[in-house]
Amino acid sequence: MRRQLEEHYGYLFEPQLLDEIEAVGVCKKVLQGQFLIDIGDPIVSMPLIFSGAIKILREDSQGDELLLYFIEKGDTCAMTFSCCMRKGKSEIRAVAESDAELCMIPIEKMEEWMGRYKSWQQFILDSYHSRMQELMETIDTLAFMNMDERLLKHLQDKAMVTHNDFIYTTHQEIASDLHTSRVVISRLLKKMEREGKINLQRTEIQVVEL
DNA sequence: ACATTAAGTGATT
DNA sequence: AATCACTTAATGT
Repeated sequence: MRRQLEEHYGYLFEPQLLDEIEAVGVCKKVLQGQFLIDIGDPIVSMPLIFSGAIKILREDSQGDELLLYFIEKGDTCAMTFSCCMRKGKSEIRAVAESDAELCMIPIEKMEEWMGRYKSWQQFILDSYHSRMQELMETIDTLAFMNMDERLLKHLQDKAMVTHNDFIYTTHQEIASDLHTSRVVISRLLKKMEREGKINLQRTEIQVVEL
């Protein structure tokens, strides 16, 4: 665990803080598709991501999902921050996009460190800021882009966080993430394949053009 | 061989 | 872009 901390956060935090994190953090491995937290769950800890990627989803009243953004190594979930200050429940669902390793920090500690370590304060503020930026981008995408553009962006994002041009997923999955129907995704993917942007296999998409 | 799940397609709104 | 209805293809048992 110390190795992972040094590797991903060593340049951010002073040794003293790394010691504290090591003392109190709980390491966790999650497998692809596993839920980290669901809507309504009480927030008791915040994650530091060591490896892998997590997707953050919102859900509507009918139970349909919408992908908000991905987080990966070096990130934390900023929603945790806004929730835990009010001892709140989770507003989102977090699902492992790929197998991932992370370290759970009790929220009391994160509050405590806010006062004691300026590097920690900086980290939280920075990540809050970048998460806000991503949300803005998601909103722009939703409001101003057509489905084919949204789909392309989604594939690029997926390939990005997973560091792999090959995306293992189903059309239905993508449709759920983008909150549309499978048929629409199938058609658009087929079109993109004809345009040479991607290669299609059952349960697998290769992104050619990035 | 049969059932199930993923993907492709035309027609309609 | 969504929905329906139907087909085809790949996979699991």
